[in-house]
Amino acid sequence: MTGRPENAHQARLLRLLRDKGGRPRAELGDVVGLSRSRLFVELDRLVGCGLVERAAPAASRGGRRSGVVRLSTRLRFAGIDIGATSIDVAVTNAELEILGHVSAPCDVREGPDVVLGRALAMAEKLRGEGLFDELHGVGIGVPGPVGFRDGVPIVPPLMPGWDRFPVREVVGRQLGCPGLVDNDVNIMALGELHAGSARSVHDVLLVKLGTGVGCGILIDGEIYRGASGSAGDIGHVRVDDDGPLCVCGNTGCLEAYFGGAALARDATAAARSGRSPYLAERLDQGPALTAADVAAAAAAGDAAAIRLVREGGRRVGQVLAGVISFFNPGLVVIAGGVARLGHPLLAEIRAVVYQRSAPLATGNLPIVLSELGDTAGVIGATRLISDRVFSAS
Amino acid sequence: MTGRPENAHQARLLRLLRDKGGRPRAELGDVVGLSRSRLFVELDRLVGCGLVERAAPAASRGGRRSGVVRLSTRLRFAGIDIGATSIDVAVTNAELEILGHVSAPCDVREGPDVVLGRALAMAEKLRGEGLFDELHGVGIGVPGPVGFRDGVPIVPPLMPGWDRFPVREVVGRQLGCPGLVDNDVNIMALGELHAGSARSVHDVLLVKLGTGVGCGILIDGEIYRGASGSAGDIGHVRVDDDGPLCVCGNTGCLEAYFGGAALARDATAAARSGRSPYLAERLDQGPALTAADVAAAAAAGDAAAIRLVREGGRRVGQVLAGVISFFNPGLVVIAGGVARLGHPLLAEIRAVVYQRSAPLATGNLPIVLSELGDTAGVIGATRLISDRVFSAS
DNA sequence: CGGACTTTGTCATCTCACTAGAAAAAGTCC
DNA sequence: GGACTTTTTCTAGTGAGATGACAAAGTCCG
Repeated sequence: MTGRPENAHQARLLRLLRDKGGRPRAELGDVVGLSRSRLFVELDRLVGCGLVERAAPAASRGGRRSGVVRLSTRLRFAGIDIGATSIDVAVTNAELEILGHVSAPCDVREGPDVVLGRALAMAEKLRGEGLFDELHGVGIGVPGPVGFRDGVPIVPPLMPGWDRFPVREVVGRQLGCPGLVDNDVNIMALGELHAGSARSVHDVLLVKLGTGVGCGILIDGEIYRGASGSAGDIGHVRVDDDGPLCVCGNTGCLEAYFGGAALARDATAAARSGRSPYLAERLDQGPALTAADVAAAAAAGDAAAIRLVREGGRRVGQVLAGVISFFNPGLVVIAGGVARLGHPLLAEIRAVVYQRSAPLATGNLPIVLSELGDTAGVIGATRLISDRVFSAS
Repeated sequence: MTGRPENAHQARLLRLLRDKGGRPRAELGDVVGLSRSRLFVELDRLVGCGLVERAAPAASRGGRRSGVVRLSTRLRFAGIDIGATSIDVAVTNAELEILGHVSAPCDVREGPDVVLGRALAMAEKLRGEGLFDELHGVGIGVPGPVGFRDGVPIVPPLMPGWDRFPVREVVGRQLGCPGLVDNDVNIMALGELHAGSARSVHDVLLVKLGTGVGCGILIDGEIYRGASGSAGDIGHVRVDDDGPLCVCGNTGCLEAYFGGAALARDATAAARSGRSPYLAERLDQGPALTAADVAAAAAAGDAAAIRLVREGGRRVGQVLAGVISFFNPGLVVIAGGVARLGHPLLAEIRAVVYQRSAPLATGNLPIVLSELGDTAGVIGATRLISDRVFSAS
């Protein structure tokens, strides 16, 4: 019935239709560099195997109206973003537009059986809503290093019990479609590439400031994973000789200074010690403090909160300055829960980076906040698997 | 007469013959995945245009002896490595084996006219020795950032007067062959990839500790240059909040602590202050102190020299630890003049990196010294241009 | 309404890269 | 000298892909 592209042309056509939407057939020829006759043959085959369908013809441009083709509206991709403290599951159409999205808090430390069970239950809920017309693939992000080829986490520090657990196999079998697993930071980067701040940029750095601190690397629009799949691990770069003890065992790591847990810890301390009346009031009102609270406090002029943002931004900036000098990206995107600190944080990061990085590397380097926020992960996950499904062989 | 490959098959064949040497024709088919008949057609064309020639047939393996083909022995490539304080020019055959090599001290700050004039005179000397049979290309390395597409240096800090000077055009026209210009660190990395420590490794970091400190990045065997061509600039990463003033205007840069100039400065200070009797004696004997002197002093047990090596290695290791966590290379090669400090330096770097980098990234990460030493640059330069010449279109 | 013009879709034909397989050539081994 | 192997050459066939003629379906204008 529905199949996979048979050759590179078909793969290119599918990705083009995914990224640019439905198109008149006659236009496509120029874009992919094929003659009409050949192009129509390939398109007919794609229609034949159910991946592409014909839509109502476009308005005339002075001659015969052109037949429009688009990706089949029945195609679906699923994205599962497993964070340290939450699960997001979404279903998209072939153009990776979200049709359904559910989110739930969940501690990844409960282990793969519990967490994946919950994620799959969320997916089944979406299936129950009739959203799984023809599921062609599922992308999965997990908060730790991944052996990409096998689709298994590899000694993930934040995920006890997940080491070498066959995530791809379990999820793929359960949903009955091909799957791919990658680090959550990498898929967020893909998400921003597909639909967010990083559209049409080649070399991108996505810096995630969340429970963990890490960074996704895109080179020529593709994830760079490094020799053993752990590339982008900047959370444990030293920012000071002495400093708080980190989960990794070293001291002075960026994550121990300014990860989500560190920020909550410092904010709570500021509230309790009386240095921050604003945060103290918040703390009394209810749940534990988060980055959003610190952001509100800073916006309200709370001195202690402003200082937290400043110092955190400075330390992130120090690490980024080195990374940017080394990698010379075309764009840096700041994402993750701590990025809710917003523009004050961004301003501090920019100041340090522009001062300390090589001038050539920062000459026209935008440093921006994530556009997609919480949906970057799931969108990126579907992009990951759709890149694979829409590729030849 | 002699031309360029017409298609991707021919390009692959040429690179294969370059990297693995001459081969029986029958063997080649399996390697490039072509049928015999097709392969022989392409080979005949390459022979026809003078790039490939037939050699004496190989010994029989139980049947008819196979005809051997190899790259034409008349083909030549030239490599020009312009360092901060020296020029190296070499000519190689098509397999990038050095046939002639001349080296001369030269201060790059004398400007492009003087320096390139000298380099071209050195090349003409090699031509005079009959080494330019059929020059097919010249690769050029310069000690600063390069706009690769245009072949011009771009605001190079160590090279006043070179900004946007048309190096590729001038050298290419003078030698009458295509040319390519790149950063000297990048071409050193290519050199180690081709014939040195980095053979058959995909993701490589070449760290050059010389007058400048920088690093060449190879991803899948190709140079990664970044969005604006300045990738790998780790010389100006901050290692301490305060520290010596650097040429870049900031303080605490790695290069200001442990570049060639810094090491000479510190060694001389140690000699003059009496902390190092060994270095003081050397200094009296003649020319200014270099890394080789410090290495000898350390080997002789001179405490001050050992301390210089230790502290330098520690600082390099600190920066590398961050870079390695981020980039997760499969190999790190230490090169440049300061690398003459040898294994004591290496030991210190390794200790810091293995302690501070992400365990997954260092799990099986070799950190080694350059195999090629002073010839890495010129070999890499010829590799750069031969990659271009041996590629289709 | 009907021609002039334009754009899209279809079809037959031609070229060329490439494979497969037969047959010839050049060896070795007994 | 024959049996067997390996390389080389040659021929025919397949399929991707381009090209260009022609039909189909529009618009525009008198």
